[in-house]
Formats: sequence, structure tokens, C-alpha cells
Amino acid sequence: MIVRTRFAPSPTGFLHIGGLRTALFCWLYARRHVGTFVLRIEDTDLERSTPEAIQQILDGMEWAGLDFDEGPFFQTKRFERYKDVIDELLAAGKAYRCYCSKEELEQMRAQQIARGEKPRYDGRWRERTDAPTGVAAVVRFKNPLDGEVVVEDVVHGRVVFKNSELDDLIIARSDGTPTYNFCVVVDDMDMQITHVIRGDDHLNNTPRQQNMLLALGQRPPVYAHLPMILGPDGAKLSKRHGAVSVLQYRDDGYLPEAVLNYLVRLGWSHGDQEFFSIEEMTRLFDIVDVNKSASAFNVEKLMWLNQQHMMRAPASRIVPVLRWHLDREGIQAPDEAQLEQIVVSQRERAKTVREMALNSLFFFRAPVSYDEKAVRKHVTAEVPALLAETMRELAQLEAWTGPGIHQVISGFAVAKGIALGKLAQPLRLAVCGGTVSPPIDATLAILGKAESLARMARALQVWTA
RNA sequence: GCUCCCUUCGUCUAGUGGCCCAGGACAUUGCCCUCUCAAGGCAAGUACACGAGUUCGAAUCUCGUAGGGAGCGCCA
Repeated sequence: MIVRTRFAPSPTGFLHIGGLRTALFCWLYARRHVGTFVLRIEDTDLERSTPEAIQQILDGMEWAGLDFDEGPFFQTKRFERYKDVIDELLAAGKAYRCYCSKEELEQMRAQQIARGEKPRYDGRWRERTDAPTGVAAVVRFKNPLDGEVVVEDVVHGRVVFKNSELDDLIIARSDGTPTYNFCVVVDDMDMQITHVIRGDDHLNNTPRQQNMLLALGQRPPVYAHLPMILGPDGAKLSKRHGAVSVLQYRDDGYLPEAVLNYLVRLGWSHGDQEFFSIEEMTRLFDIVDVNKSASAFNVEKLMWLNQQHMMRAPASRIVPVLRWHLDREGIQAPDEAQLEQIVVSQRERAKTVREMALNSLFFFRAPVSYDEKAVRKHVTAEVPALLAETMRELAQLEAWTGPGIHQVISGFAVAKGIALGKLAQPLRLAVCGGTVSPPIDATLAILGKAESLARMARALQVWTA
């Protein structure tokens, strides 16, 4: 059997972290089994679906690197097909028209709730044939009245529902348009989906869908209902926490492979392993190893993983991302080799590429001021003289490399009988304007000889004025 | 209200009857390393929701309770 999975978002908002995790699991499962991953846009809600949201979803998937093999398919382009299937069910007596008004249904529900019952349609039009004229009807699926539906879920195990709990759901509205649960069934059937992997908020929809599939003469696919992702506080994801577009994570400086690594570990694990490359997760992932319980989104761990990915990736992987973030800070087309050096020396002191870019701005812009507190602390009376002397020695240096610079500076400190810090901090302050940077030798090496000496001279001027 | 689902450190998780008075990771705290900040190393604390039962033995099996979530739309 060829595995076919699908990700079926509805374009009523942006693609958020929960949706991305569902997409990831579908994608991983398809990739792992050399199957097909289908993207389907569930846009039957004409009111709330927007083209912007569709584009957002596509962009988010692309950024994450979750490529699909078929689609995107749009449900709005398949209305003819749904209509045919509805007619088929109607003709076969597996569906029927219901002429209840919304008010009538409303009243029925209210009474049931008042009686402490589960609100559901009582099937009053199931056998009636006295159709009124001039009244638009909805079409309802004729759900079996008794017996049970057994859903064999890969993550939850066997879940049993009684047919008596289910009612005859509407599959076509009075304007003729098909409804969600029905479209899903027809689509999954037509697209020959073998594994339906989705959020466990759909677990309760599954028995109805399975019944419709059966009525259409199909064998149900394998179901896997994934646990939800909650906000950091354990409550449902809301706009306040993770419910932002996945593109926000790009803007915040996260690597897609880190985000995916973080998400794959939410509800899935492989022993004690925390770090996974994309290649490793596609090789190791399996839905049978997915947990049942919901998990809270934790940015701290995402950050840690992001840094791990930055540190382990080849610098050439990070360079274009750093360039993108620098560009957003108004710094254009820096030298490739220099960027690579910056990545190597800065990645262990930044959690995100954006942070790396921000920490590295001083490489491109000479300081316009110096951290006052630090100046008071580190630029003591004897510093200007020491600095001037260091400058003279550095000016003599032929090969401007980290080790060469290190030799000069530490040799000088030893000769003067002072701790390296006494010299390094003022130097750092002079070239960076602050007290945080890579090791001073590496910093000066990246900066270049002329720029380093110019900045020192300028600082000396300011501090002796 | 009814139906279904879930429940191991603050968080993500390992664990499928004895290897567990529960392991790893993030976070936290302390120490080491150190030219700053980090990274790294070492160490510490903190968890099987509760109650019964099955068993020689239970985080692991059964039942109940509590708490949380989802569904019950001419929304998806």
C-alpha cells in the first residue's frame, strides 16, 4: 500500500504552531514511508476564508520546508463533485431532505437542553414524504440508529461510539452548498487518503465520517488523532502566546529546522534524544510512538534548540539567514567571508539569528558612544597610555589574524604584569562601544586592521578629552 | 447537561509488572573554566493526580473519584 497523507487547513486565519505540527506529522509520515503528501485547502466557509490566509499558509509551509506532492486542492472548486455524491446518497435512500426551519431546530435544541439531554436532531424528517412546496430543504445523512462505530485510532487505540449518540447531520445546506464533515469524507475518498492524521479535536467527528464512508462503500482510512498543543500556561493557545503565524518565528530569527525539531518532540520522542536533523526525524518518526496527552508550548526550549541548530549547522547554512536579518536592520550586502566569521564567533552567544544580527551590528557601524558605566569601571587612569602602546604594537602586526592579535595582546599584558582583562575590556569598549563581544582577538580579526585601529584611536581621543 | 478523550519533575518526555525509593532534556540554583557575554563541564532540588483492587511485587493491569480538554451548528 502506498501511504497517502493530507494536511487540510481552513484558510480562516494564519497557519499557527499547532497547524504546523499537524502538517509536520503528516509530512514526516508520508516521507518516512515514501508516500504522497497532499495539501488541501478547506475553504467551504465562504464567509471566513480569505486569499490572504491561503497565501499565509502556503508561505508558512514553504518556509518550514514541508513540500507537498499534490495540491493545493480547493474544496470550493469541487462543489460539482459534492453535489453528485449527495444526489447519489439521496437516490440510494442513504440521505434525505429535511424541511425544518432554523427556528424549529433551535426550539428542539432548547427543549433537549432543558431536559438535560444531549442536543441533537431527532430525525423527524427521516421517513416523511410530505415535502412542503416553496421551502428550501437541507440534506441530512441517514445515520444508523443502533449498533456502534469502532474507531481504531493509532494513537488512542480503540474508541467506541454508540450510533444512538449520533444524529443525522446536515450534509448540504438549504442553499445547496455542502458542509465540512461531508466534504472531508468525499475528499479523503477521492484523494485516496490512507492515513488521516489530524488534531484530536476531530476525534468526535470521526464516527460520523466513518459512517458516511461506509455508506459510500469505502473502507475507512487509518486514523491518528494528535494531542493538542497548549499555551505556555497550559491553557488553550491564544493570540497572547503561540497562536501567531509561523512566519513570526522566521522574523524572530528561528531556523525552520529548529522549529520543526521542537514541534516533533511535542508528543513524540525517540528515547532520550532531543536533537534531530530533518533527515533523522524522517527516518525515525512513527505515529505509533505519539503520546495521547496535550503539551504546553515552551519558548525556552525552542530557543535552546534553535541555538543548538545554529551551532551544529555548517556556517554556510546560517550566513544567508544572518544576511536576511542584517538586511532588515538596514545593513546591505556584507562580505561573505566576514559573515561566515561572524557566524562562527557569535553563534554560541545568541539564541536566534535575529539576536545574532543585533549583537553583530557593531561590526558594521562604529560605536557612536561608549557604555558609560563600563567606561567608568574599565577605563582607569592608566588605560589610555596602555591603549596607546597596544595600538602601536598592533600597528606593527603584519598578519592580522586571531592568533597573531592574541599573541600581541597577551604578550603585552604579560610584559606589563597586568591581567588580560585589564586590557581586553577597554579594547572591547573601544571597538564595540559595549562590554559584550566575541573574544577580543577574534573581534579585532573580523573587524580588520584599519577599522580596529581607527576605532581605538577615536576612543582614545574621546577618553582623553 | 450528555458523549468522547487526557493525567510522570515548573515544562517536554523515558518508562508497556520486578533493572525505578523513577532516567534524560529545557528552565532554576551553586561550583569549575574564563579577556566580557556566552558556550562547555560538574553538582543540586523538584514528579508517577487521588482512592480502592489484582499480584509475592504496580508509574506500568482493573475499577472508581477528582481535575483538565474536545464535541454536541444550515462553523471548520
